[in-house]
Amino acid sequence: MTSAPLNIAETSDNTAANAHRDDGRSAAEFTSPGQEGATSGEEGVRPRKRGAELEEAIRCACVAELAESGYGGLTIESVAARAQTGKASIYRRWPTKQELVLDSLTSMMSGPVMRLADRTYDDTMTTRDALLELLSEVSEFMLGPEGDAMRSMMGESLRDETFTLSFRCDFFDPRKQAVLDILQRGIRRGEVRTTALDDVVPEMIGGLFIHRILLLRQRPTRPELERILDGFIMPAIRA
Amino acid sequence: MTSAPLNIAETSDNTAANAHRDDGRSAAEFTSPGQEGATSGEEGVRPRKRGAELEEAIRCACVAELAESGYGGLTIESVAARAQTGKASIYRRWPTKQELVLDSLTSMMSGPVMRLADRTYDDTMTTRDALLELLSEVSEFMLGPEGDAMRSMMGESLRDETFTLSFRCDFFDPRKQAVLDILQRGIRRGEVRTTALDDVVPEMIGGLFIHRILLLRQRPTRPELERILDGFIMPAIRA
DNA sequence: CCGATAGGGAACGGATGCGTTCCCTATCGT
DNA sequence: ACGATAGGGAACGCATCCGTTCCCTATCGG
Repeated sequence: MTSAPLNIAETSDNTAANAHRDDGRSAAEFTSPGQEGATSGEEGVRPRKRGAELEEAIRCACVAELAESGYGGLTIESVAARAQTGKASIYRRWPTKQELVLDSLTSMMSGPVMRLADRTYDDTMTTRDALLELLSEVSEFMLGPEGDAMRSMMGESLRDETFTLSFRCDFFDPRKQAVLDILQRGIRRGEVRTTALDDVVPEMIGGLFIHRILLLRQRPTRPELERILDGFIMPAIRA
Repeated sequence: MTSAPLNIAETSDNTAANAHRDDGRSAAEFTSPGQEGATSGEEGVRPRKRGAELEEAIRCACVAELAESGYGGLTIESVAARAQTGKASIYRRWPTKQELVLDSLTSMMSGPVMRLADRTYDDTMTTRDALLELLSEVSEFMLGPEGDAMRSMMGESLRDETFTLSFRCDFFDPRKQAVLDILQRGIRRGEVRTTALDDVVPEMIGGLFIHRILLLRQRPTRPELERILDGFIMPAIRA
């Protein structure tokens, strides 16, 4: 069945095969190496990525597609096009679309999250200011394409245990712990009452952000963050 | 490159079993009217729905499918199968999948939401108890299939303006207003400080619920709701 | 400079779902 | 009871996309 591995060969030997490619841009770049500066500008040459560099470009393209088109709208072809590679190179690394998406998200989240979880604050900083800084960083992260990607995956995680787990372990839990650490520190400093060390606090703060940023897409300004902190969060946890 | 064995419920896969399950069962029901009692029980006759009754069954099936399979996984065929009707009857009423989904969600949300927005509380009720009652009702709603359906749509609403608007107008805004009304009432009663009448309060409460119920799928017990109210929300808004 | 390796592009077979159409049948009005 | 209307089931054409395969070529190591 379909053992004949030819029929591409007959169109390949001629230069016309390259001539009718989709836009002709890359054809000009590759078939006339001495001309690329004149036809498409100085930046026309696209070095072919390999190895880890290519993998990173694919993961990055995957998150970007997720942010723009959502999980349902993401196709391997669109990721390949954005990463300027071919489908084959993707399938060589990830067996399915699902694994590609999960791996891209996980590697995306491990960076910023790690930074936040291991954050320490020197003794001159009040609990309020530590929270303010944490909130600023988190909101900055969530307003970027990564935030959109996360939002796109929230619905999907309902039906996929792996996603749900990854979300909790890689995103929610570290952030929750970061808030709890600040609370604990605040208790030691006498700024926070002991009964405020409760999962509800990080969940309330996190929920506010999910609501504001992910659902309403409003960027909280720093004065507004301060207003929220001073007006509602600090009164709720103060000693 | 992850080698983790994951099994992501891709928006299409395991619905295949439902897709062509229609061979035989319904045929038995319809082609042997004298036998239905023997083959599938006394209730074997399925009266053919028409008009408004059928429309409601389709909307209901649509929300249920949304809750189970998500927007990407929902197909007109699956809705038709669940509503025990045919695709043609659906397309006779809604031109596209999007309109069906939007209409189903809207009609689903208008019921409970209306009830909450117009809610009044008699004078014996404290602000705290009014909030408690509102929170109980909302959490009950969100824990049902409607909540799952909403969660499935959150990602999609990122890319569809109509969905976003419908969510805000039909769901978030009425709930926000219900909370604001209770706050306003609490200010009149002297239980709530005037500066607490702020969008942040309903957003914080709503966010907590989104986080807890929609993302973590934890059902808050009544004692826990009271703990949250007494421990954190009331301190944040008290006069 | 040259062979080995990995990347890019394009086609494929297959599956799935949309939206349509056709035909038969149940239900309703009269 | 009987015709008109609306519902149910199944196929169709069409499009998309998955995952694979093939061939050619850029890049790298020696």
